[in-house]
Amino acid sequence: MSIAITNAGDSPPEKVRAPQIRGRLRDEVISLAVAAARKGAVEGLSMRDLSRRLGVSPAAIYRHFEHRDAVLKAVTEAGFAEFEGLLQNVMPFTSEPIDASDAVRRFEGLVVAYVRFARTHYGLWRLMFGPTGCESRFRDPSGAPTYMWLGKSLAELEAFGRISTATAADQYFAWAAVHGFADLHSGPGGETPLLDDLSRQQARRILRALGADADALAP
Amino acid sequence: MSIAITNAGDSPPEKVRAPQIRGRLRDEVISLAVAAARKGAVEGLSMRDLSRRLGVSPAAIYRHFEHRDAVLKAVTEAGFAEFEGLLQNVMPFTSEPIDASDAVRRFEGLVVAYVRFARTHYGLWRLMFGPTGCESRFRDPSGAPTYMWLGKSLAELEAFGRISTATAADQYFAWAAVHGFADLHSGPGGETPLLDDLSRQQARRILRALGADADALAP
DNA sequence: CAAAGGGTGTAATCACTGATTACATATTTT
DNA sequence: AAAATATGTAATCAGTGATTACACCCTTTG
Repeated sequence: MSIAITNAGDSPPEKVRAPQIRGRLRDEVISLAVAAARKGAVEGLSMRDLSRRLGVSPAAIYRHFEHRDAVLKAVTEAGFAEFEGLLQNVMPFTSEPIDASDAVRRFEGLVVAYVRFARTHYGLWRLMFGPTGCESRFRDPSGAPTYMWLGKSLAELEAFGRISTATAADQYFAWAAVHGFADLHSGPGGETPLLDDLSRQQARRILRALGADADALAP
Repeated sequence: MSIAITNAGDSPPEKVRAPQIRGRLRDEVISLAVAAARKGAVEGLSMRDLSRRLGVSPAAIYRHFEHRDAVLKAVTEAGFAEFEGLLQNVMPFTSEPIDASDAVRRFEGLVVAYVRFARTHYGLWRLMFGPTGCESRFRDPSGAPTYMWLGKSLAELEAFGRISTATAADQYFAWAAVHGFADLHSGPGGETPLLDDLSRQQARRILRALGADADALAP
């Protein structure tokens, strides 16, 4: 004779759920979604898959996000935060460049970082610069970290006399040239050896378009 | 008294189906899918929606396409064919450029056409240059019409002495700069007035990077 | 401390999608 | 004319985004 106690060592392994904490699941969802977007395309990222991997019911996520697009938006923001951190690492706004060639190296570093990011965090990057990601692209490109950092770098280079022009249009030209290079090398199957070197070459050609002396750019 | 003949003027308007012709539905599917991709993103393009609009059962399409990706692949190819036609219109391979400034205009025309295409056929363009579209991007960029036409144009410009270098790397640089500019202006919400003028400016900056004299480029 | 209240998670359900199967019809080939 | 193949259908499957009514937990308040 056994008194039936509900769920007393029965079939399901008595999943021990973590205590309810405000925003806990929300953070977990974003973290997991970002990790997924890092690896591959975000198209196949499903709410149900997220819920399964987090050991939670499908509807639970909807307590923290209105719809799937809201998750993607959060992922996009996380991606931009990370991206900005990378660029800031190349150009910390506290330190001034030591000399002209240092300024050139910083510019090259920005390009290398941009391309690397697009290359290794494809889904994330695509989300960030997709139609809904950085929605104010041309109308307010200042929203994009790259645009801002490229502007700083170009201003430095102009101050050092390495380039002859650094208008907003020039800045946008540089951004487009970097962005396109990154896009063409992004995604799976773009394993190019010496990609960093190619990125630096792209950077030097950009500077040439802005009046840099070809000889002065050679390392 | 009326003898019940199956479907004699009854509820459904007695849909008159076109006769079975080999590949007819296939062409209709591609045509409709291309039209859809022209307007907006292709993510929301569903097989069932296609079948409904074509007045056909969902399974019918699977007689002509193995899966959804096969439809997208066909759409991609159609997009490339159309794109190549546009570029060829700018640079018909029969006619030689008249003079140096004509060669410059042709280069500008290529850039304008590229950006316009990305701008007005967003879903299609995205499919073409997405991860699965032009899959051999860097490894064999010759597959991309732009790359080829840009190469021709740069060779012309070098022959006329307007630029000083036109190596494969220069060609790739130009492609990246055009592509990135197009990408930043693509999609909904990029309604920029005078976009063609901006495209031409981008083109001139690209030529400057390849050694063109700044003064000689001014119209 | 106990009750109220809102934040958090669940089960059930809906409409939709991509894809497959067995079957029926039309067209072409033999 | 008969066989073979191409084309289309109905029924069905598993998977998805989203909503609803309900149960629970934690915090705040009286």
